[in-house]
Amino acid sequence: MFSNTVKYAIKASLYLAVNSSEDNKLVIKDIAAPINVPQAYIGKILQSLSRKNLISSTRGPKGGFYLKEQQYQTKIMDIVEAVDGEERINSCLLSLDKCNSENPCSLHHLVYTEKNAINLKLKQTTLEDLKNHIMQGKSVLPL
Amino acid sequence: MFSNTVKYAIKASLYLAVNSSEDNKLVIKDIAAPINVPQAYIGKILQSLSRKNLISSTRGPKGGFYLKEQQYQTKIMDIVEAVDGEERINSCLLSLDKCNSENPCSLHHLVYTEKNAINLKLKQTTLEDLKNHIMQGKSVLPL
DNA sequence: CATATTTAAGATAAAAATATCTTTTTTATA
DNA sequence: TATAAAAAAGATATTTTTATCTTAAATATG
Repeated sequence: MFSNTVKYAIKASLYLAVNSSEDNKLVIKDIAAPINVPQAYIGKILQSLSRKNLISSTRGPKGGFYLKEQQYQTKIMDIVEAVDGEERINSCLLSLDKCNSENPCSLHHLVYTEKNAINLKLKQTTLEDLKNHIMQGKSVLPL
Repeated sequence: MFSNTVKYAIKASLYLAVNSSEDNKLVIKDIAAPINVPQAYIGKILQSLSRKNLISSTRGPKGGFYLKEQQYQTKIMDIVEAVDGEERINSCLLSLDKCNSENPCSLHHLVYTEKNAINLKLKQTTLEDLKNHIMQGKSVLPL
């Protein structure tokens, strides 16, 4: 469903949501280690999220990655689309070019209700929501 | 969600369900063209499905691929697991090693109901079911 | 039984995804 | 203002997935 890269991106963003702040920025290696993702690779991914303003970064001493207030409102789907592109998540199960309710592929009816439900949640759920969920002990930060 | 390979496998199996029979076997190129999949590649995939008894084949003149009666009862999930393996379809959204209701990853609660619903349908739906659906004009054979 | 047809199997190639390495730029602070 | 710390950018490498090519084995039929 998600590429490895997007999984890393979500883990890292969530890790920032829980552990960083404007005056407690995190350097790459302190993000990579706890979420168990190769350092150089997550660096690239964070760079690209930062360029798209989904997270923030500053260079130099005391620099690092962090979230600004407004970025806690980033939706999970924003991250997915920024990394994997819109096509991937919206493509039909069999990758039919034009699969929709009028011209449904053979698996369309098996999944479309659930797929829409999941997509809606990904569009509504923010990093803050997930952070709160974690703080309440209802889920664990992924390793 | 599915690898390209499994998409091809499902398309080809469905094509066989709709168009072949024990005395109307289809040769590789007559399967590859209509479902729009590279001939040599779908050949390999069909070989492997045949080894696992999900479809049938015979060599030589008048040979080809086809389904036996019982093979119309193949579940879509059987094909998925035969090609992609059980792990891939059952892995959690973030690929946490041990993600379950007791130790849920941060996205677990967003998707588990829907994911279970989809998985159940994939386990219950047979090639015959999908063939009937197509014959009734309710969905189209994927290209 | 020879031949043509067809899948099976094995080897190789190409493309995409994942990962790393090196150099450059920015910036805080001593 | 020199230095060290840190991300940014660019280049390269590795691995996995997807795809092709070649040879071998099986089988129907003249």
